[in-house]
Formats: sequence, structure tokens, C-alpha cells
Amino acid sequence: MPKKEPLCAQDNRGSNSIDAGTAGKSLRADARRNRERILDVATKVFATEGLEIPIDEVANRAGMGIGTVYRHFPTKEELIEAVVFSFKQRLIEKARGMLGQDDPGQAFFNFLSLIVREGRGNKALIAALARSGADIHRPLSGISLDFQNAIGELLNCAQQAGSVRNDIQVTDITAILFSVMRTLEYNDDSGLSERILSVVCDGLRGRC
Amino acid sequence: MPKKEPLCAQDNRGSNSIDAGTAGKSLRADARRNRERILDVATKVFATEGLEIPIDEVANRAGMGIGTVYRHFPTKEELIEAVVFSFKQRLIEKARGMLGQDDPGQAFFNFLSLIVREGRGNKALIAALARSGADIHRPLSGISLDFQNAIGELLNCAQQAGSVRNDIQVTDITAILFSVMRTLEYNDDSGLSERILSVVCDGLRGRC
Amino acid sequence: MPKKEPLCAQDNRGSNSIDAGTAGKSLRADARRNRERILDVATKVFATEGLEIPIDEVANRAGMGIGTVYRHFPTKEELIEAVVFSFKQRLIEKARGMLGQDDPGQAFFNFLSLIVREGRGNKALIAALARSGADIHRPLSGISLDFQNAIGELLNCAQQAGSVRNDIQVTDITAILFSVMRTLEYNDDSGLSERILSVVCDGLRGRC
Amino acid sequence: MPKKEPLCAQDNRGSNSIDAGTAGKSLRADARRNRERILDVATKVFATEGLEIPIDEVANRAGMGIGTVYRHFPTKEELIEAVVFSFKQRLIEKARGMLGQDDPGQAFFNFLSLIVREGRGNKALIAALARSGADIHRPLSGISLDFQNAIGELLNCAQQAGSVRNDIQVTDITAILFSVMRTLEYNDDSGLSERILSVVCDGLRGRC
DNA sequence: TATGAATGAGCATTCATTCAT
DNA sequence: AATGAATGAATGCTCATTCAT
Repeated sequence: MPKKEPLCAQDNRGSNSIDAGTAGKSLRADARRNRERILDVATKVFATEGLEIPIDEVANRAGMGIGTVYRHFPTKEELIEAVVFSFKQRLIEKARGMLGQDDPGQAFFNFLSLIVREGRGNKALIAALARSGADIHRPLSGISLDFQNAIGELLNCAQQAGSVRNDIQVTDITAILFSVMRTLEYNDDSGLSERILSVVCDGLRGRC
Repeated sequence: MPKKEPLCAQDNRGSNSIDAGTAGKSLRADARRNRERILDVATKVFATEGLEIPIDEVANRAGMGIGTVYRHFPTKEELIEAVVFSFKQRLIEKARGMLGQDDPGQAFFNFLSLIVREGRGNKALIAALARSGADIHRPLSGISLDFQNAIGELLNCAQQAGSVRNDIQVTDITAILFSVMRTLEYNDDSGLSERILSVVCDGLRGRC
Repeated sequence: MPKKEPLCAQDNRGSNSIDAGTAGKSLRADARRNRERILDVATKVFATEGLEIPIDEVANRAGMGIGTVYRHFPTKEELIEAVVFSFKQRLIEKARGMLGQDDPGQAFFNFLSLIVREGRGNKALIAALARSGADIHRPLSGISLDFQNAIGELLNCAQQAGSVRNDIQVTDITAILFSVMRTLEYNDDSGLSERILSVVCDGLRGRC
Repeated sequence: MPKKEPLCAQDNRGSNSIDAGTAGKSLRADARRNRERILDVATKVFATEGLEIPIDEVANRAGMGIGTVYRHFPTKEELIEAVVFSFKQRLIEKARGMLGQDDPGQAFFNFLSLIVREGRGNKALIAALARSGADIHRPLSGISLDFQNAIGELLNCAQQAGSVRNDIQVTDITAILFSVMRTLEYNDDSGLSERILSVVCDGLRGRC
């Protein structure tokens, strides 16, 4: 009894599946709408209620049967992964956009700031980062690797520009990011997040 | 759902909870010994297995019936709180011991370091700190307040000595502490924890 | 997360747990009564409805919560095993009683007859035999081994007396037994069972 | 629960079901091809995986949608019946071929042997025979009746030739057949099957 | 007609909590 | 007071069957 394949490999497509090339057949429309609805609902529900929420609840809020959710995401874990995927994809895009900025240090710190701002109170985004930040040593692949690489590029540039301590590694950043997000998971306080962010950024610049 | 009263309210007694007089009946001795055994076991079990472990397991390892555990801690939550209580108590003592050190900045940073070192791999301690670091705005009382105050004193001294940025508040520290602990929950890597600690401390010293 | 141990190792006691020696504490009485009730109900339900019946149903018919069933038999499989256990134990006793008979051939054939008679329409007994008869090559242990040995002794004697073909092995008998029971699972026809039994017995005596 | 009518009733047509005339519209050809493909795949899948395999799997391996399978076989049960039908049909043909043999006893025993040989490891064939051997008293019709009759003829001849006990009835044979098949379902051991077969055949010849 | 998406009842199992002994 | 048995809601997941496209 091998695990059944999901409707579509999830590591190949993100939330920007609008393009879809010339792909999908007619029927696909229905299914894709549902898949997206599930993803939307799950993202929201995970963000507000945490990952422990039962799949049933996701199904209910999405207005569908459990079976439908399971058809699209054969495992709760896979649903979570898919949600995480979206987040990471969006962040990767932002990171790439920032690579062109004049001041590499500023770009890097802006990115951290962006993540913190977006992540406040969003348990799902936190979970997303948890997948990179937790268990630093597990080799990544797919979107998670892409995500790490995106951060890595920003970090490298910032380090070469002398804006960030040289002993810091990408995984340190993801770990810290995760770390901070976790805090914000429980504290929806913009003052706090700003101060923490500032402490972290200062710390990353290195001892004066 | 009317919560039953525990054998002894634990968050209501202040830090002077060491001995509520020698009041107790003889049976009390037996009961207290049991309570302490439960606490010991729970502390250990929570630390190694995490908070999700069933109460049954705690009871088993403590060599008593579930009923006994529930008699002392009417709720799993309350047992957890009690464990957290112990951790905080110990840390408070250490913090007080450090207050006398010559260099207040060093004292403060040493305390942070101590917590990080003790917290590595200790899921219960992490949870303990999570209870202070999470929901910064909830008014604390009892041990949690004491704990916060202990940190606060160290922080104040360090700030007066100019070793820590002045805009930082105690709650920021507990939040950060929690944050870092969470990371360590997933990454048992001493190098990582040292680097993060170093970043945080540098950041707390302030922009150069 | 290791499997929890059942209330009592089931391979050590059978349905004749009435003796129980001087064992059980007071509380045990309650539990034992429940355990036996579950076993009774399960035996009956499995016999009439088959093994596919949900545990819920067993619990309902026994007038208890599911949890109680699971407390005594941590797994559906273990409940089934326990039921099987009882059957085998009873049969073993009968087999031993027959060993003393004058005509070893008759004893052996009587035993087969006994099983067939008892097993007609009893899906649980069939299941019991299935555990010995199916997968001949899996090494047995505990009660199943005892059961096989009991048959083996009867068979040996019968073979030495020249009443049964010498090329037949114990496992052949258990396989045949299982085989016949299965048939009787679907056909509650005494004439049929007698004829099949007669064919099998004749066949076992060997070519004339 | 009103059962929907299948595309074509399968147990109502006699053995002359090979061609109901060349009636069918052009589309019928397509449909029949599909039906046959499903049947082929199901036969194979059931044989190797057992009847518990989900319909989805059958559909997948047949390279069509579930809907198509359900169009042809409105119920899983009916698909199983259809598979059984094919098996029986083939066996009937073999049985008829054997009717002409010189030694009617030999023919009969050869047939039994044939079934046993073909049935080893074929869970679907076993199920097929189970449908005849189980519930002996249910009046048969269609293919099942034909199958029984085929065996009946072989049996009759063998009995008239004195090679088989006279008290044996056709239904006994199907029951025994089922019985043996069941054993083989769990024990893929040619030695065992040969010995069992030999015991049964000897038994059928009658007491010496 | 073919497709495969949607459905939801059903199942084994876990675990916090209550309660009889 | 201690015990541990009983409880049952909750959860992740499967699969036969229906139905919209």
C-alpha cells in the first residue's frame, strides 16, 4: 500500500499557478479552484489556530467534505507543506527583488524586516520558517532549499559589503528568523517586534 | 467547567514558598513526598520527551497511579505549570547569585548564557520560558513575576553600567530568551547556540 | 512511543482464569469481570459477525466505552488473539483428554470430529484455527505451539498405530482443519460437515 | 437502496453468452472493449492483491477513470462476480474437455488437480470457488449452475465407474474445493497442496 | 459516454479526566 | 488518600459510491 500521489506534485508549482501555461483540461478548473480554496482556508486557519487544528475543521471552513481535502493533500503533513510552500515562494520572490538594491546590507536587513512584519501573528508562516530553521542539519531540497539559497545570496552580498559578521552562516539566519517568528507567534506587539528586530540586526552587524 | 482546587495553589505563594510553616499533618509528609516525586519525574520526562507525553507515562515513571497525579495536579496544565515553577525558581536563585558580581553587564550576559546552556535539549525549560516570553502583556504574578523581576534587576544594573541598550525592556529579554530557546528546541547544536547567543548579546549592547 | 503493555499478558492465562490462584487484589475483581465480559462478547460477536466487526460494536454490546476495551486489549488484533487463545486452550484440554483413549486412531479422528462439530458456524473458532493453519511455515509460539503439539501427539500415536498415513505432518492437519472450518463457516449443514469429515478421515487413513 | 442495473446482466445469460448476436451499436464495441479491459485488469489485480483492493486501483491499472468502472459494474460486488464468472467459464470449458477421457475417475481427479494447481496464489480464483462452495443451499443459476453441473457430470461418471464414493454430492465437491483453496490462499506450498489433494482424493475414493 | 472530483460514513486508536473501590 | 479502571470525545485516514462536467 504505497502512499497515493497527490493530485499534483506540490513542489513544482506555487501560489502563482495562475499561468499554468497551456496545461489543465476543462475539469481541472473545478479541482484547481477547490485546491486553491483548501490552500487559502488552510493558510488562514493554520495561521490563526495553529497546525494542531484538525483536518475536519479545514474541510468544514472550506465548505467541503473531508475526502476532498484528502484527495488534494493525502496527508495532513502534505497540506501543511503546501501551505508552507506558498509562503516560501512569496518570500523567495521578494528576496530576489531585493538583490538588486544598491546597499546590500540594507537589502539584507530589509528582508529580515519584511519577514518579521509579515509573520507577526501568522502561525502558518512561522511554521513555514520552522521547516527551514528547525533541524538546521537536515539537508533541504525543493522550495526549502530555494528559500535558503535566496537568503544565502542576500547574506553573502551583505557580508562582502562588510555589513554582516563573517562568521554567520545561512542556517544561523534561518534559525534566528524562526526563533524570532516564534516569539511573535505569541506576542502581537509591533513595538516588541521592532526592538527584537533591531537587536538582532545590530547583533548581526557584529561587535563594534 | 469549575476547576478543582489543587492541593496547594502554587502561583499564589510568593517566592517565600520554601516553607509555609511546619503546619501540615503527618499525612502531609507523605503527600508532599508524593507531590515532589511527581514534580521530579514530570520535570525529567517533560524535559526529555516534551509536553505532549501522556500523564499516564508520568504516573508510571513515578511509580504511582494516575489518580494520585491528578490528586496533586487536577489538570495536566497545572502539572506543567508546577514544573515550570521549579525551573523558574532555580533560575531566580541563580540570577540573584549573579547580582553581586563586579561587572553588571557581564553578570547579565552570563545569565543569558546560563539559560541557553541549561535549556539546550530541555523541552520543559523551553516551555517554562515560553510561558514568560509568550504573551508579554499578560500581567504576571507569583513565580513568573519573580522571575521577570530577577531578570529585570540584572538588566537594570547592566543598563545603568551602560552595557545594554536603554530602550530594551525586561519583557523584551524574556521574549528573546523564549525565542532563542525555541530554536534550541529543534537544533541541538552548540555552535549554533553560541553564535546566536553572541549575536543577541552584541545586539543588546547596542549599535556601535 | 512503545506499545503499551496490556493489563495482563494474555498468553499465560486462558478462559479458565477462575482459579487465578491467590492472585488478584480487590480491585482486580472489577477489571477481571470486565475483561471476561469483553472476551465473552467478543467471542460471540466475532463468531457470528466475523472479525471485521468494529471494536465499537464489541464495546457497545458489552455495555462499556471503547476505552475500556482498549485498556484491556490495546489493539484489535490483540483482542482477536485473546479470543483465539481461549478456543485453543479449550481444544488443547480436550486433546489431552483424548490421548489416554484405547484406540489412538479413534482418538485422533474423534478430535478432528470434535473440532468440526464445535466449529460449525463459529467464525471466531475458525479464525482461531486460521492462526495455526494459515501460513504453515511461520514458527509458532505460546498457545498456538501448544495447540499444534497437542494435535501432533494425537497424530503421532495414530500414525504409530497405523491408523494414519505416515507422510502426513502436523501442519498438514492444521491446514486441513483450517480448511474444513472455513467451509463450515459458510455452510451450516451437518450432513455436509459429516461427509467432508468422513472424506478427510478416510483420506488420512491412506489409499487402501 | 435500489441497485442500479448493470450494463448487462451477467448471471442471467446462460453459458451461451459468448455472443448475443452481433446486435450492439458501434459504440457498443468501445464499451465492450472497456468492459473486457476492466475485467482483465480486475482479474489480475484481484488474483494478486486480493479482493480488498480499492476500486480506484483497478481503475488506475486499467488506465481509466473510476466512473467508467462503475458504469460497467455498478458495484464492487458486481465486478467481483463478473471476475468470478470468467474463472468459472474457463473451468467449465476445461471440465467439458475432460468429460471425453477414457477413465472417468481419472478425469474427475484430474479436474480437481487442475483447479488446485491453478488456484495456488490466485486469490480471485479462490474467491470464485468460494462463491460456489459457500452457502451450498442457495439455489444457483447462470454460470454458477453451469459450473456446478460441469463438476456434477464429471462426478457422476466417476461414481458410475466406481471411482468415487456414492454418497458424495456435487455440492460436497464444491465445498471441499473451496476448502482446499482457502488453505492454499494462505500457504503457497506445493508440497502441502499435493498432500492435501492426495488426502482428499483418497478420501473421495472411499473407505477401502 | 467517460472522467475523476466530491462525499462522508466508518474505523482504529489516543488521552485527558472522572469515579468507584 | 491512593489507585487504576472506565469513559468517550477527538483525530487522522480510507474507500465505496455519487455526481457534475
